[in-house]
Amino acid sequence: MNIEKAINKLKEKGYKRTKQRKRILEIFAEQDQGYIPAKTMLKEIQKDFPGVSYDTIYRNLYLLADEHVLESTELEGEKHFRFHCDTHGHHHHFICTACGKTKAVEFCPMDKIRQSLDGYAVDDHKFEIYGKCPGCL
Amino acid sequence: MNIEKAINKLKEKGYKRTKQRKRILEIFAEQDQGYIPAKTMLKEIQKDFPGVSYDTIYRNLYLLADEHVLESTELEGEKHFRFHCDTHGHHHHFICTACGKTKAVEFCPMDKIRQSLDGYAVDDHKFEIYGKCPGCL
DNA sequence: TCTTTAAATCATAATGATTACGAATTACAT
DNA sequence: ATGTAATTCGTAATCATTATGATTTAAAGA
Repeated sequence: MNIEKAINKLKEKGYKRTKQRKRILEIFAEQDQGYIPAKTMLKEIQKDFPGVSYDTIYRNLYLLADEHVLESTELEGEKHFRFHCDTHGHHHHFICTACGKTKAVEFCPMDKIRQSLDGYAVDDHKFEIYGKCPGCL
Repeated sequence: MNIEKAINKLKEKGYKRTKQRKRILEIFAEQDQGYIPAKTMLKEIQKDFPGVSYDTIYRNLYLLADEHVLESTELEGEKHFRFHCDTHGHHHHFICTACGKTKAVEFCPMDKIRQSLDGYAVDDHKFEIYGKCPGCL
């Protein structure tokens, strides 16, 4: 996912290109596929747009997540967001708890265990690995 | 894990057997290995002890988790707790999002992917499957 | 049983993340 | 340039969780 693709996607749906929204996308691009908590996003945005409130942040983050521009997870009780990975198929992530950066893990455990859940309706699953990336070690 | 084992464990560490604490354990036992959110635990306890406050709930839940009597996870932004499973080795869970009940899944994906994380320090991982159990379908 | 004391609870307030809302502003199609 | 719906701003409300000081209680020992 990148900025131009995201903005086009929004334009198609009738959403406007605001400078705040553009800046949010830029910050995700600068973060290079890492997860960012909502609070950090607010602080970053406010360097350029001091008046921005949480309302703008969350409204945009959720909008972008609904449009599959972002994906989200919950780390230590805080929602984190990142650009949606659309270069691979379905996959999971190692997440560095120091910097938020991720590494794709292609293996999905559901392939191995689905047959053991006969009679159960599976709606979703979460597989995440937490630790320190080489750069943070 | 069961009530007597838990109470003995606490007694060894010098913790007291209070009626509120005992009731918390009973509620977990009644729940039959399902996850319970803190809020539900408060409501349940208050049927017997109307004066109980969140302080008592959280203090006890965290104490019990520290002592490995409970295990916890975060579902939809709320902390949930359950009796710690000590009948198997390391394993994961299917969690019914309707009733909180769980089914053990013996497979751990870390066995398959650890070698692909060379150079990364793995501290923790989470693998959970969400859906509806046969009883709730 | 009585006393002592640390542990635990109670009542309430503080914190922090998230959500909500009315008024004002802005993007953009016509 | 204008109209209109989308968006933002400023601020308040909500919700889960954590913290605190005063009071009560469990349990060990005399």
